[in-house]
Amino acid sequence: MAAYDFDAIELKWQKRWETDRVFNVTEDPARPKFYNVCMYPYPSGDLHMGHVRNYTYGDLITRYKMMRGFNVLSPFGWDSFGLPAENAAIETGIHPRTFTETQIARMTQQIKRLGAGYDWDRELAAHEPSYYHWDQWLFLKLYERGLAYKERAPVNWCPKDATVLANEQVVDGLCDRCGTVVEKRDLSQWFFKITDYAQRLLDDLEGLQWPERVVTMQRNWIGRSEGCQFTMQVADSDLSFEVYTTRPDTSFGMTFAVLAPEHPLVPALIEGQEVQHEAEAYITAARAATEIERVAEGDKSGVFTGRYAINPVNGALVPIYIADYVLMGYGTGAIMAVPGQDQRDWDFATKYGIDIIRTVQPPSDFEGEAYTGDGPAINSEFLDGLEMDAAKAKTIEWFEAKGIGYGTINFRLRDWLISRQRYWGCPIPMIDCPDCGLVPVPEEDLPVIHPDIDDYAPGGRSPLASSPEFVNVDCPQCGGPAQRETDTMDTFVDSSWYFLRYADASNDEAIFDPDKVKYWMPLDQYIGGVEHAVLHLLYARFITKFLADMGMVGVQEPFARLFTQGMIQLEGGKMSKSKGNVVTPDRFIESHGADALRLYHLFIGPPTEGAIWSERGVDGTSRFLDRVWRVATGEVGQPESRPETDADRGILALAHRTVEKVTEDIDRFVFNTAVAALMALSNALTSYARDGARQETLDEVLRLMLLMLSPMAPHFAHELWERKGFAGMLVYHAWPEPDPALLVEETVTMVIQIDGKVRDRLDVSASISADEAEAAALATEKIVGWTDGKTIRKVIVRPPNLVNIVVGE
RNA sequence: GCCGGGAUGGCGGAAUGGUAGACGCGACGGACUCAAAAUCCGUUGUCCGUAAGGACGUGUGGGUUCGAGUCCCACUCCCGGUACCA
Repeated sequence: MAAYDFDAIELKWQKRWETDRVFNVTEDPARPKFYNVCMYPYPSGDLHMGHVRNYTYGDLITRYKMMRGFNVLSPFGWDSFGLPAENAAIETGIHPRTFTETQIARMTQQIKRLGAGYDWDRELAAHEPSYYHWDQWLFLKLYERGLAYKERAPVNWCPKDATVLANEQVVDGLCDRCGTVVEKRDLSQWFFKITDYAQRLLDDLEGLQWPERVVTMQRNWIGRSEGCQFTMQVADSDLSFEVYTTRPDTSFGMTFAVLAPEHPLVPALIEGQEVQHEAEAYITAARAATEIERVAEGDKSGVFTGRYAINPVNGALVPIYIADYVLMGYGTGAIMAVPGQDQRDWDFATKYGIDIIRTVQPPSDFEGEAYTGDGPAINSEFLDGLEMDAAKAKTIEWFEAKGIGYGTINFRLRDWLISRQRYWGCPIPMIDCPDCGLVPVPEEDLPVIHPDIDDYAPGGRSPLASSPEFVNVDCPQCGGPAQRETDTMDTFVDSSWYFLRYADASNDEAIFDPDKVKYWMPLDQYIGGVEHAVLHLLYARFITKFLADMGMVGVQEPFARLFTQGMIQLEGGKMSKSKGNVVTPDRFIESHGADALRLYHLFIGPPTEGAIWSERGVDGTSRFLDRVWRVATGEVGQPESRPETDADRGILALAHRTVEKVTEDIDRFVFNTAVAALMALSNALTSYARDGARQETLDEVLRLMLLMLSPMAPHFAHELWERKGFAGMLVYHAWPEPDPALLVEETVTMVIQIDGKVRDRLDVSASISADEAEAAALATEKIVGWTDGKTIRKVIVRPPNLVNIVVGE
């Protein structure tokens, strides 16, 4: 049993904060604002420990920044469209809306029981018409500006279930429901033209206070490369194709060319060739594979088309292959292959017995296969002797002079495919008219309400297609019979702007009031899982830039400071509902209370790193709170009023050093060591109280302790604050400042090493000089013993911490 | 495969290139108790040694340095992402 009735105390303060509207805020130009958001969750039904970790960090920041004098906005919402609700509906027949709203109700209760402070007036949920109305509006704006377009693209298709599958539903190339081999089917689908923003998305990464690893991942994902595109003529025909290469300098080393299996030229190329059947079978197989399988090393495969292309730099004939390690989605879908300088090409050439010509001289100690580094060009006629960059430039010049190629910039980033052949998502507000073509739904007709249907399973067409009342409409342009778009939007569309809606969440006239958004944006802190490092964060940046271009948002970047937390693991696997290893917070709140649970989350390890959930961990933080409680409620020792002694000054100095340490740790987002420092203070305080505390000192140390605990274990801290009779409600109190005079340490332990090994220690004055330190170190009994009869070659002195005596041989 | 990250006692973890293992869990010993729980006190990296003390020790192999968990090179394994999980 805990030393205090956490259940009663926690409920009491949760109610108090709610009635006092402590976390409900409005724009206030007089105060500095702080906009703090945790990534909104998918309502999966139960809070898991990853959520608790997230909201514990978020709430710590909210409360800490409030104590620092900021007008803090901390809202909450739900990413409530998505696949799981639809799957549940297919399995159980429960409507996805009912299912989702039940889950939301359940999770809301759990979140409130954690005691995290949110402005619930701004709560939003993506599946509500009041929200997805503006998804549709956003789509129309993108369409108006030519940033939404329709094009054919493949989807995963299970022929047995006659349904479209998400990548997640394809396991080892098989349908995860029935085990049938999954195929690809081409469907006409909507894309957002994020590639128009590629350069800006890359450039604006500079200057963000983001973890370096996330910036690197985004930079690599956008994948800007400078290279050269040129035309390759197919021998004995008038066919030709374009290739893109980042290494035009290696053109003389081209010994084959490769087309992606989906390349439009392929059918014409293999038509009538001996290999036609083999090639067609290969193409079918390649289309069935996932991209990851296709580009994986080790089993590169392809087929020779029987045709040759002409290498424009030297007129050599090179065989044309079809191989699935070349992707249609990148560059031109065709490459010149230079096995001497590219490992993938090397692997392929080795497997198929193709010539390898080195065109860059590797260093003499090079032992690898393909050499991708810099060096003088060889076997390359007019390039010979040039270093890589010069050779690149000269080749591009040569291509441009001949009019067969040009220098160009390429991005790895592809346009964002937003069409989903699913029920539980936002309807795309477009109408297909046989006379007028694609016609947008007029803004005044929004929202296009999501219809109720009976069969949620995506069959040969999108589920929404099964509702004739939904599909059949009058064309807004000509009034004739027309049909609605039946695909829904990727849920990443919902999550790419929700943080803007929080600023004006109940606006039913517009997506938001730009003035309110301009007050709150950008987010001063965004906290979420590291698994969102690329997709969500990139899409949100894109949409923010788009709305900024419309003049509706005042910033180019939505998330000024980002924190990505590591994932909580449970014996070797990520916690997720699908893996059935979710640990909910409920039983820990029942047995130890929300504060002890929150504190354990802060203590479990560095926030950036993953952590393994330990069943007993909460015991430790719970015992810590108990100890503080006992001291604060006078159960330890008999404090009295008396003159100040060294012991009193000692504990007070420790408290101030702890304030300094905890403040630093919070500012650099490292909470485990902050909690450890508070535990150390509590241990010292307990001994101090037992050995006879001075009342005034004890109260002051406790006061500082409660202030520091306030953002971490808020109910506990508030209750003791009130019981001790300290003034006001703790949440409104200012964060403590350490007294510099109390931070100075007078003596330190100096380490004495011989050849880098610790041989003795000495307590010295913190202001000891180098000469004094050296003399003192050489004079200790142990050191005299170690150095006796040896030559001292050198002494490294770093006063007051260390002396290293180099003896050697 | 590619991109990003990680590896330190029995366990979670701490450590501006300068005392490896803070803080906590667990375990062991003790106090209190009829007993147990709770609480409190102590011990706790490994090996040798009665002790004093010593040797070894941060995934593996090299390197830089007076000094490396920390920096560099090459690996191994684990985790996240890989564009329709969110």
